Amino acid sequence: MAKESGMAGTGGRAAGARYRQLAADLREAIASGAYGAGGRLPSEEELAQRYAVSRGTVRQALTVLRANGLVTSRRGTRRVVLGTARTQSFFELLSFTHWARSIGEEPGGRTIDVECRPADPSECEQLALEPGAPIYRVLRLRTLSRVPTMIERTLYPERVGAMIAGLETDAVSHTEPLADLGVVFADAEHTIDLVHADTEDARLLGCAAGGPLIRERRRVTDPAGTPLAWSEDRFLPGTVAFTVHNSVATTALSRRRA
Amino acid sequence: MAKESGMAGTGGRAAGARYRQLAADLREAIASGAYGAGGRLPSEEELAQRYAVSRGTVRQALTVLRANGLVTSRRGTRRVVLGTARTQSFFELLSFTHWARSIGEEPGGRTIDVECRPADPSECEQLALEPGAPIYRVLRLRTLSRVPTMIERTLYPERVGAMIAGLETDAVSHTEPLADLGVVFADAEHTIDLVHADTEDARLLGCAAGGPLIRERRRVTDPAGTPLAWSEDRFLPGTVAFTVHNSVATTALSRRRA
DNA sequence: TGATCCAAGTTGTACAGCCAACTCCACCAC
DNA sequence: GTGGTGGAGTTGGCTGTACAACTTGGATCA
Repeated sequence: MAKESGMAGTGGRAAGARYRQLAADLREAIASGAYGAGGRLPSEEELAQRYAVSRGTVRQALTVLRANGLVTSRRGTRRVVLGTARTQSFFELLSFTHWARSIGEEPGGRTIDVECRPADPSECEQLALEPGAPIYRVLRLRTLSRVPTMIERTLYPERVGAMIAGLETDAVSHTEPLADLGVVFADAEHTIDLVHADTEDARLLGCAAGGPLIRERRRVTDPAGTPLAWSEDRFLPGTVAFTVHNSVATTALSRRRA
Repeated sequence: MAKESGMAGTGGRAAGARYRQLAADLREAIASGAYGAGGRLPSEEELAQRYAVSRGTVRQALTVLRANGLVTSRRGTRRVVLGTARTQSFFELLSFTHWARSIGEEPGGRTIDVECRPADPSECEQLALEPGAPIYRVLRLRTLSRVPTMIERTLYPERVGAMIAGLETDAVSHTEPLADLGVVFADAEHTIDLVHADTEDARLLGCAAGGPLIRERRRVTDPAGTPLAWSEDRFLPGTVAFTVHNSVATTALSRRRA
């Protein structure tokens, strides 16, 4: 169970790196209440022995848990369990479909419009394209258990958009097929604020024009930093909330003047 | 410049750890455009030599930049500059005052009400107190350049609240004095959604009752995981937006059913 | 010309060790 | 009892080494 040292290419495909397996293991243990709420984790040394890895690997795993807000970490004392936090995967944030399923709702999607046209200057900047490059624009109405919940307007560069255009018009998920086709999502930047419904929003969501909506804009890139999509979602009030964990060690959240 | 190995307690107080200094250095270099937008960073080895540190330390610094969404990072190729993102400090997220100044506005605050009373059950849970423990509740109206912008309702456990109660009633910042008194903020969990103004909100902010507001609730803890404050801020529409960076490596953001 | 292959370069993962800084508790002196 | 001291235990920070996995571009070959 702990023979080869620098492996990862042998057979254990699933979770890949040891520290990820360890992190997953610890996450599960915490979620199951093995250490109790507010309880203390074993020392790094002890974990290293128990899992037959080096202390460095243990620390790597714990860094992940720390970033997710599961445990504290301060010099001189053992780590304390902060919460049994629901760690949502990166993927669940990109895919409305995936998210809906994870909370036990039935996702739905109706594609209202797909167009391919030259990008305007601001769109070029968002997707890092040269002026006039073609883009695909997709407009969809998303539902949770048949109830209209969100309007999704997404821009894709041609390379990605062409794949989307090839999907059936009533496909529930657009993100999953892309992943299957080899598109790798790596980073995203989300901006959350409040807007008022325009007439199109109002018509599709069945709310009053001018009524408040929660807006989430996001820019998704691949591992090389190339933009893959620029999306704007508008949720009806009361359907969604966003939670961010944040610490002195890693600050992922920032606040801006609107 | 690279003599002592395990130092940190000698003289270089300011930034503390070497990897933090390095991270700050690189962040500044990126912000100044030294590597260009979309440019490539020097290799880890080269940075290690240039700064006279080990590769491990360089990697630690780069991990910080990666979590902040400043650079990509993939096996086989050099890191690419993603954006010159202004990384806001953790502190700027906790302190309205600090934030206002960082965006060049004049922060203002008027304390409307301070009370000390036994906590109700839900409050006890948020602050991890035993039933009936005393808490301080502070209600404040915050302004940006004299314009009402946000309503802040904060609960403090007795230990912290007592310090707040000792401040002058017209103090602009409450967070900064606490830091000066030795209170250390380490982690925060923020939840962002949309609410409708109640009559108190409407009266203080000068908006219509029932009008939409952006709500940010946050729970702040110290390094040991002890809750220090539970706060609910309600912003007028159009005054603020929240941005989160998020990657497959570290997922700090999650989405919930409201 | 065009596809294939290889080698250099680069990051990811893991190991081992060392010391500093800090927390916490038991013990002791007063 | 009270306060201080010291030491064991624990995490933070840094160095060094080794190899695996991957990207990229140039050389080679059909």
